[in-house]
Amino acid sequence: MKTSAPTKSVSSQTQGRNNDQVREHNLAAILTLLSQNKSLTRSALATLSGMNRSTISVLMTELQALGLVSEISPDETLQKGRPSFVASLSSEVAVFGVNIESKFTDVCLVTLSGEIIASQRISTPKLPAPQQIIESIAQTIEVLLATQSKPLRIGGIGVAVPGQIRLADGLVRLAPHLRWVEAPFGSMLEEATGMPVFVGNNATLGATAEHAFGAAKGYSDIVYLYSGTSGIGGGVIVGGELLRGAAGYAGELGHVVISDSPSEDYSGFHGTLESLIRQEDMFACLGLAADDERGLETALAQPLGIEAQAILESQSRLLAAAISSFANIFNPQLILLGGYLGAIYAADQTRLAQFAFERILSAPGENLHIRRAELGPNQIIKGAAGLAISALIRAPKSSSAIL
Amino acid sequence: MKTSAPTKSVSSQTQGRNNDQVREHNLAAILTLLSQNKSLTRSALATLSGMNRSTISVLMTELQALGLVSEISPDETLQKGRPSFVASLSSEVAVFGVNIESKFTDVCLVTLSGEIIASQRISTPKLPAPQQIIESIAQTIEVLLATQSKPLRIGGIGVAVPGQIRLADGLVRLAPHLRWVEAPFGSMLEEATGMPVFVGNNATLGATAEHAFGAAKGYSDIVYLYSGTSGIGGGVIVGGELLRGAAGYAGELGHVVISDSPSEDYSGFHGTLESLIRQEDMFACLGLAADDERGLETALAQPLGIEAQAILESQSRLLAAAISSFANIFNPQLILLGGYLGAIYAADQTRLAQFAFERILSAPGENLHIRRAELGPNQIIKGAAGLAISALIRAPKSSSAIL
DNA sequence: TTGAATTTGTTCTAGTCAAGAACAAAATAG
DNA sequence: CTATTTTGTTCTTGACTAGAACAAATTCAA
Repeated sequence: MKTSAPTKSVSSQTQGRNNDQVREHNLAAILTLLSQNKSLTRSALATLSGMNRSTISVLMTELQALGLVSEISPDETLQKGRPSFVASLSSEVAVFGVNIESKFTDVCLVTLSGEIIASQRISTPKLPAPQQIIESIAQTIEVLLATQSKPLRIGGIGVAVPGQIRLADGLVRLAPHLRWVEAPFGSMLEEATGMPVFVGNNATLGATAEHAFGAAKGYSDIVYLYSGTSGIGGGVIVGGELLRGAAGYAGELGHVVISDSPSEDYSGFHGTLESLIRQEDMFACLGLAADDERGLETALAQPLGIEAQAILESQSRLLAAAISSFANIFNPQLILLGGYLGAIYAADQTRLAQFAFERILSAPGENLHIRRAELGPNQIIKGAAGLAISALIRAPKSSSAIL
Repeated sequence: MKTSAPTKSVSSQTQGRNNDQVREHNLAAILTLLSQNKSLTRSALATLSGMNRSTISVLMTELQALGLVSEISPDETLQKGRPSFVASLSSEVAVFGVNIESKFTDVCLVTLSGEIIASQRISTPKLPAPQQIIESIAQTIEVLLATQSKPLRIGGIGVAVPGQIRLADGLVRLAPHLRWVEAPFGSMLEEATGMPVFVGNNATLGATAEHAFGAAKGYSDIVYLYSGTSGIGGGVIVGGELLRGAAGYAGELGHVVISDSPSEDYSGFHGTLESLIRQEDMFACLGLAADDERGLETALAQPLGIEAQAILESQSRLLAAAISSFANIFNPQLILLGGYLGAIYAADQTRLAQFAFERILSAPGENLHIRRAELGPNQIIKGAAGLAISALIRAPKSSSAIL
């Protein structure tokens, strides 16, 4: 255990606020509403935000001047009275989303609404070194930008890395599957591209993606659990915000102890969720390649053999134990299951829910829903892009898009 | 599982903000600084809050008019230059803290700084019914107010209940040790006393108490674990705010699954932390009464018998498993152990830390500290009072103290 | 003891912000 | 074509914070 004095953090609770921050907050409120709703009339924005018509007018003028919002006259009017302008996030601003895995790296160009408008995959047959993959990413970004028909302004780059990331500066502390240790990835990519870079853990970004664009849209408290080839991770949304913890390492939900079993996870810890639910067991039992997700879906949709049934039931019980714990800890509205855990849910929904609710207290259990994540393969990259998008949305005046 | 649509919550992220809220926020910032620091000069307030001297001047005038702050001229001046006024929270405003247990209920008068200035215990040989204990509390409040030498203005009543509490309205959903079910305690006490009432879970309030007044003062991310005669509970502070969850039931940290064991906790769940660390085992082994905390301290300070050693080691291992999980989930700066768990820590600190850090990832573990809670027996009641205090501090204009 | 330097409180002004009123614009309904 | 309804725009008002200028209260040095 450490002996030095713990680091205290001063909250913004004690910081003074002035008119500038009011304006910034109100601009962000409009942008947040637009990102949640695709397009809204001015009068709807006024109603939803609680602000006056005249204030909305001023704010919209400013957002249009910043190039973040575009307005059109409505095609059809269903009400009587003067028709209200329809506003939506500008399609001329975009961000890059990057997802780094051991065998490939995806780079996508994503609009502020979360739509992928261009995409390219960098294959890495050997494990990529940070400097090497950064050069490839920078090149790919150039290519993607050059092949766009209309000029785009870029808000930044969001990157998903399978490891422990210090959010403050995008330092990759440890990424076991990439064999990266203490790689200052964020600052390196920032230097290589000149764009603001935001780095996060891949499973955590799955959670923010589902929250921003997927099954958890509009919810304030969710727990997201994900299993992929690199183990089990997750992310938690608390009061609408990602649970970050002291330095951004929170959300390692695969490394919770749920059993006395001596079996070890990829970090060498025994009895954890990740040590016990090993998706490769099921893939092997069904005779599938380790990353054949489609094959898994079709195989699980059909009647299972005895061995596969046993694995499924065992894993349902284990997953249920973790779900129970997280329900009691977080009192979420929604627990989302992604990757292989979503497949377990789809195949064994009733039993999984039954096992889970056996050990959830009545009060936190009463409005709790368990669902499968819905974003699929682009989930993580959308979450990564979301990092850059939300940075832009939260500080529209200070961080105006470059290019 | 439920079939109705999950409840979504709209965050204040999308709500417009105006000048009124700026003032309210800045007043709250000053009060928060004063509650963290007991007394501060005006110039220190300006530095810490980042606001201008002139703004501080206006704010202090308003806070004095509200009767929430008092200022004195400093006794000694160490600097050259005009001496700055020394401000502190007014001692003429107080709140009531109430802690309800099965055998007794404590009612305390607590200043805004968290000092207990008067206290009275209501004994309840039989389990108290809600209506009955409310009458006793109302009477005790009258008595405590009448016996004060100087007149006090009262900001509200904070109540700690050992059960699942809906924070929004203080509804006690279930309090097994009191045998209360769906008791609208908050609104009942509000009606009986005419004061604003805030109700919370007792273990959760232990966390907020340590955060506001105790070992976790100034930290932003902490996990608090507590064991008492009614089982194991806890509370989590995330980014300086209590983790509430969708309806306020978050923080049931005793009901996390850590083992395959069939032993059951007080809610009938098997394999949970509460089911496995039973403090009565140790009390019985040492020949102590179930609530003899002092006896436990002295007994644990001396060499233990073989059986007690075995219990201690077993419980250390189990507690360590939970600590590991919470460190990986929350990445806190501090994990605090209260009640019997604090005693385990004191008796077996080295081994406990060793067991715990075996299964904590390197990054979340590196600035993590494990400590014993320091507030002792008045912890919960201070947390309860803290509910009313923070309500007053956060909305100083709207909720001005009554009486 | 006196005056310079320093720090802080107070007052006044300037600039920004949101709300609301008044008015203009653009649709529907008859 | 006119009345009604709804929305956008403009102008005024009130509230807020920041900053400048000045006054007040201390220390330090001569």
